[in-house]
Amino acid sequence: MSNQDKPVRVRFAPSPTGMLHIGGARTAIYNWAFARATGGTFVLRIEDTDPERSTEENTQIILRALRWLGLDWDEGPEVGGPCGPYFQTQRTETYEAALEKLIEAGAAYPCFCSKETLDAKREAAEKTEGGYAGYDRTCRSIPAEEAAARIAAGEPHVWRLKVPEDHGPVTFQDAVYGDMSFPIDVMDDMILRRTDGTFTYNYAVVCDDVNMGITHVIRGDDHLSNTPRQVLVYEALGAEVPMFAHLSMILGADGKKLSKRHGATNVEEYRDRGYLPDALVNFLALLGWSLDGETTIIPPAELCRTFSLDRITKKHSIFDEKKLDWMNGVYIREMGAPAWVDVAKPWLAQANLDGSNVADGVTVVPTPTKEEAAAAAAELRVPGEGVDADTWEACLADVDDDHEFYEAMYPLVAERLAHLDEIPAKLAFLFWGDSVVLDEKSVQKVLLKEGARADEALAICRAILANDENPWDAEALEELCRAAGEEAGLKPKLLFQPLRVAVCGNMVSPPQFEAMMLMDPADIVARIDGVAQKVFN
RNA sequence: GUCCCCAUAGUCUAACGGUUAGGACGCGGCCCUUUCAAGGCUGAAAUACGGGUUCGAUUCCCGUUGGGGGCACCA
Repeated sequence: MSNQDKPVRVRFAPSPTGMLHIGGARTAIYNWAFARATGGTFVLRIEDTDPERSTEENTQIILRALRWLGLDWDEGPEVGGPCGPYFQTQRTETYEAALEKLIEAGAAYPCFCSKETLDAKREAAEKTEGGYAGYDRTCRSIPAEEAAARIAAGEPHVWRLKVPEDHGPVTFQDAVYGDMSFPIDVMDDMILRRTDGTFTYNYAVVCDDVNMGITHVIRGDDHLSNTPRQVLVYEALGAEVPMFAHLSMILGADGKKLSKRHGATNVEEYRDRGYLPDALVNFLALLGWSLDGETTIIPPAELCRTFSLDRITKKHSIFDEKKLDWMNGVYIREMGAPAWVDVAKPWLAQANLDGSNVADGVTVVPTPTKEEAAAAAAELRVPGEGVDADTWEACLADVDDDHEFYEAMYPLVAERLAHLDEIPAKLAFLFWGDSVVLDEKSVQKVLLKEGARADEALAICRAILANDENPWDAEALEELCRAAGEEAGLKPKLLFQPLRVAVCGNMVSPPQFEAMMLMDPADIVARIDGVAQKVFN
């Protein structure tokens, strides 16, 4: 039975050297979705063989990011499985065993060339015409007895793969690139085991993939050129070569490799900025893959039904945050109030905190310039930061205790949010009590506008809102105000905008009457009075 | 240096020899509207270039240009 007839087994194999990067996340998503779509198995393997950079903490960060994205693995850390251990550092015996096999079969040989000689040879070769063509195979011709003696004498050596002399071009199948073929003469005898006894990556991955029964290797295309080298190892091991699928790179908006200066490059930063995991998964899935070229909203569950390797693109793609924002908004609008409150809890608590900490009475604050506003939006603000733990806990608890109250905020902002961290700025006014923070520009353009009669507008609305015989109902109050305004010869805009500024502090706000339903009527009247006095007296 | 890969609007993509080159984000306009959104309608916007093959090329071949990746006792 060939690999292609066997049940699918795929793996995601991150190195725990930092955060889970956007590119890594997409690789994980494709592996996961492919496993789910085919009823296969998704294996998570940690490639922690670089002691310099690999840490336990980083492993945890990556697992946490995968969990947040909703990518569950069938075998791997924490869940175990029949092919463990799932950490490369714990698998050295398997590499040893495989190397023994290769040595026995005459497919590997010891090399006594020092790193220094090799480096010198390479440097010299690079200066000549033709350049460096790989290891010159000096040690290949050392007779077995001599080699054994030198090893026994303790001479430092590495083990190299003996590329077969009569091998034709190295070929393999790639679901994205099709049939690949590489000339054999550019393949040098790669090192399998280093002088210090550790094993090289290109050797270790193949051992692992063979021993874990991986049928499809889905990974970044930075490995495309390494693949023939690895295929040689599969062949030497007598193992079946899996199907590959190499994924093109994800670049920043300027077409350059994604890096810090592009803003967020790792998954948890998107979480912290209020993106929903489903939206991020949907978005990343579409970077290099399409369902039919038409469908853009593909929730994870749908992805797990429809994902296929044959619709992966070869071309690199650019990460367009604008589109992510749009897509996140779509998911926010579709998720419904209860789920929204749960996921938005930290930001709702922050809105409460921000609103409650406002100065007493009516204050006027300068309108931020475009640049200031953009800078503020770009800055990552972690909810609860700089607040004492007890206060913060209380704010969070308030969201749980008063879930329905917070759910009522959902229709106010659901169609106005690109990401959840915009919540505090949009909803803090609900928590002002009888105080108001007036935006300076709004005061000028609405309350103090020539001929606007804003003072009259406020008086008219105040009378209606203060009259407790009127039903406390958004639509009813709005209609009463509208009628009264009409009678006074005030167009809706001239009537309602002053009220909006007085109650919400800004000429731009969520629907004001619906918002007022979440506030204390007495506070609203107090705000109107306060503003009227501050601005008109 | 060498091997390999890529190329449809600003961006993500569809079209696997025959379409008025389709969809989505973004951008413009109109409608809706007390703000901002959301929503509806609508507009501008692409086959990198040059050669072939073919009755016919986005599609196949070659070249040019422009991008990217690998070639380590890193992963």
